[in-house]
Amino acid sequence: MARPKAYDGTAMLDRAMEVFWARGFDGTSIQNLVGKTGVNRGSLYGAYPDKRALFLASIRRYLELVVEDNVRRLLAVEPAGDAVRQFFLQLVEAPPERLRRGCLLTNSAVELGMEDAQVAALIRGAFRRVEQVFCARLVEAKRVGQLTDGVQPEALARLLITVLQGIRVMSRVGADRVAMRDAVKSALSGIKTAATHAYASGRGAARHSGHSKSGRTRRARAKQVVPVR
Amino acid sequence: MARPKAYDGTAMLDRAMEVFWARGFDGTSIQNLVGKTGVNRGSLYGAYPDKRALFLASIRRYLELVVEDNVRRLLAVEPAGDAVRQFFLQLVEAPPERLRRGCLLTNSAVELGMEDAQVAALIRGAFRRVEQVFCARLVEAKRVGQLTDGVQPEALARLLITVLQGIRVMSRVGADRVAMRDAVKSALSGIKTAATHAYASGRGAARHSGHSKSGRTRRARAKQVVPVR
DNA sequence: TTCATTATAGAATAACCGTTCCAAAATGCA
DNA sequence: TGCATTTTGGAACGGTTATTCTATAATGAA
Repeated sequence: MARPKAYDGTAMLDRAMEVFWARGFDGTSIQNLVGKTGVNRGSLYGAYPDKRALFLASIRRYLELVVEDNVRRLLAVEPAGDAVRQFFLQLVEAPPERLRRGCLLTNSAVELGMEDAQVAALIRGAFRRVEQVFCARLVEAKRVGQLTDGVQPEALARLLITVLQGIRVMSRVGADRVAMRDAVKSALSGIKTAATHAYASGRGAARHSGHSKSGRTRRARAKQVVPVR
Repeated sequence: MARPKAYDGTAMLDRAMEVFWARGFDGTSIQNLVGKTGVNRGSLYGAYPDKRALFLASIRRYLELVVEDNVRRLLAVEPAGDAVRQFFLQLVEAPPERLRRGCLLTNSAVELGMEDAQVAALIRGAFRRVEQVFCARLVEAKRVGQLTDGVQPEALARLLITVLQGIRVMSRVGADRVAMRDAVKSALSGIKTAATHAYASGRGAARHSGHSKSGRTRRARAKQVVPVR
């Protein structure tokens, strides 16, 4: 019936998201978007009413792709305390250009949070989501004795989402990696590693010997973890 | 010899700094600056070669006024641990509009950190400065027994500067104050209050009874603080 | 008072912004 | 093979941007 689209809507959105991620909302011109997506001006305005709508869609796409991937990684590791620790270690050890790019949510929070209520609400929701995943895993960690006495999962989760944002800011100006490692170390000081703990309690002779074939071993041991004192 | 200036250079810079603080670099037009400072276009360009130079000067002014004031407040309180704690409590309990405005350094780090090396270096330096003040006070706190065993002053200082940035981001999107309080509580969990400690060790009957007239009392008691266990 | 010098106010400039518009191209159905 | 319909590429538009330029005003020294 009609002429078919020459572009893929999802691919276009992904590219747009990357441009906004790298250059910010104000820093991205329609020309930039046309160039990076390969999609024409008219087609862009055919798909979205204006620049802001495309930006909002980009943020939502970011939530689907990046944030949910982070959530998955947080949920994939056992025991729970190690999942949280590993998450932050990977963050801090990421390649420099990855760190410099920062996070679309952090960048947008700072750039538009004060003037665009809808953007602010979207980002606030994402922060809460991650905080709750942190919290869930920390509750679990507490249950298996991976939290130092007196550490409250919710309060620590709220520290962690804050530290995550702080690292995004620091790495934007090329902060020292060693300093960020220290920050993470302090933030995670209330979380015991399963390995260390098993070692400390003299139970794990072959602790952390690479990949355990069964997959049950790690989990099973995690459930055995008990507070030291 | 020549016509005298009709404006005060320092006052002009202060106003410019406030505009950049509130609206960011890209978000601030020369027109905005002319309006808010009351100084004419030509005079602006007479004082600074271009917008970026005025922005750099604004950041340096911010360091003098705001950052150094924070440093002073961190150094003014005794004992050291309480200074750090009070600093973060005041931060989190600030009025909403003050929180929303955020920090010029945080905002600029995110907006320009990736593309302007000079801005990035300036901000990195400021972060380091505050980190070192944190560290100095934490070393002091450790000396008087205000740090939980095993807490390393430097590592904790690096957490604190990161948390400070994180809170700046969170508050930009209007994050829940309760959540920020929790984050701070967790971040400060390794620092004991002198009051609590004195109380716990049964030494402080008249602890914190308003203003002590001598000024020596608080300081003297602070030096008596000793680890609990 | 007259002159040299600088500040001032605002017009002018050229580039770029987001958005709109339009003619040409490309398709599936009749 | 036409026709209806939609995409496409790019020109056009009005507004804003940072910066430059110019004519005028204001001053202290001579």
